[in-house]
Amino acid sequence: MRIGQVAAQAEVNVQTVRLYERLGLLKKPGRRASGYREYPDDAVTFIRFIRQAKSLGFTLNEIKSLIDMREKGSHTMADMRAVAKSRLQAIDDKIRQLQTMREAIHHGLTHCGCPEQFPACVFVRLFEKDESKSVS
Amino acid sequence: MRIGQVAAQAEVNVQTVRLYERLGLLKKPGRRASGYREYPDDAVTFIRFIRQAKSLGFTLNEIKSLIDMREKGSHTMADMRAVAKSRLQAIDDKIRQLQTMREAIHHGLTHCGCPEQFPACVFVRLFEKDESKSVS
DNA sequence: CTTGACTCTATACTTGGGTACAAGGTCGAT
DNA sequence: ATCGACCTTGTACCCAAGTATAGAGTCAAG
Repeated sequence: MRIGQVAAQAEVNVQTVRLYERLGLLKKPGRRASGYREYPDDAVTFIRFIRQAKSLGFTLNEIKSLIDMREKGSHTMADMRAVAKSRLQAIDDKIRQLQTMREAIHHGLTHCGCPEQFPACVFVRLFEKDESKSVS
Repeated sequence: MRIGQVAAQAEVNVQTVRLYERLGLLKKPGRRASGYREYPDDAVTFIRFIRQAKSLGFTLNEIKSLIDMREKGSHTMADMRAVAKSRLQAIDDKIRQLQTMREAIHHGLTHCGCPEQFPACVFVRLFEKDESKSVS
């Protein structure tokens, strides 16, 4: 398969395939006499794996780690588990952070004790010094 | 106050202050004869507001919108409320997305039905084609 | 009047993950 | 043999939100 077909079947851009190769996510394919890359069929599966992992929030670097571990073949399971766990941890942290933000904004929009004229008071009040132009 | 003092008190980098000015978040301060920027005291409060809003997940563009609305003085409340609501919506969407990722990874790490040897099977199984090198 | 800390502008670099050319070479169907 | 569709490399650009550096000017204390 040539790169265009691989890209089409994996539903990514041709440039993206070459990018992944440069980043070491895809191993370098064979070349025809003309210089064209020639891919085995499973290249599509491989790229799909990358996209899948990305959709789970893994960065390309993390994905490369997973792939490299697998290539090495040894200490695979504990390490892959560790990568997955640390990603899980990062996701949990991010969720907590977003929930905190959510609360603050929600509070600002609804229960902040300001009269109805101050629906966005959480933000407005931060301009304390300049009451003359205040939204009141 | 000169820029260094403002930056120190607002706990940001000097470059950041200049960046915010260029982006229209801070109005241009007066200049001394030498060309040095000369800030009023409330510049610190203003920058703190920007950092605060950023910590709530607003982008600098959104913050600029809030500031611009406020400058204009009219249609302020409904618009600020709208900005806050859309940010809230974006945060909620992001939380939901992360929770979906979390579930998928958590499932892969714990209940996927694979024996203990496949703790990261969610990822490993995506390499279906290449069983010879599999972690089994 | 020199020294060191500060400031000025302009430009480039960073991270992450791509996307978009440009200028050339190749494939295959007609 | 020619045409369009494909491929090659290299480079540059995009987003956000800064950070870094260079080269020059300024301020204030000793």
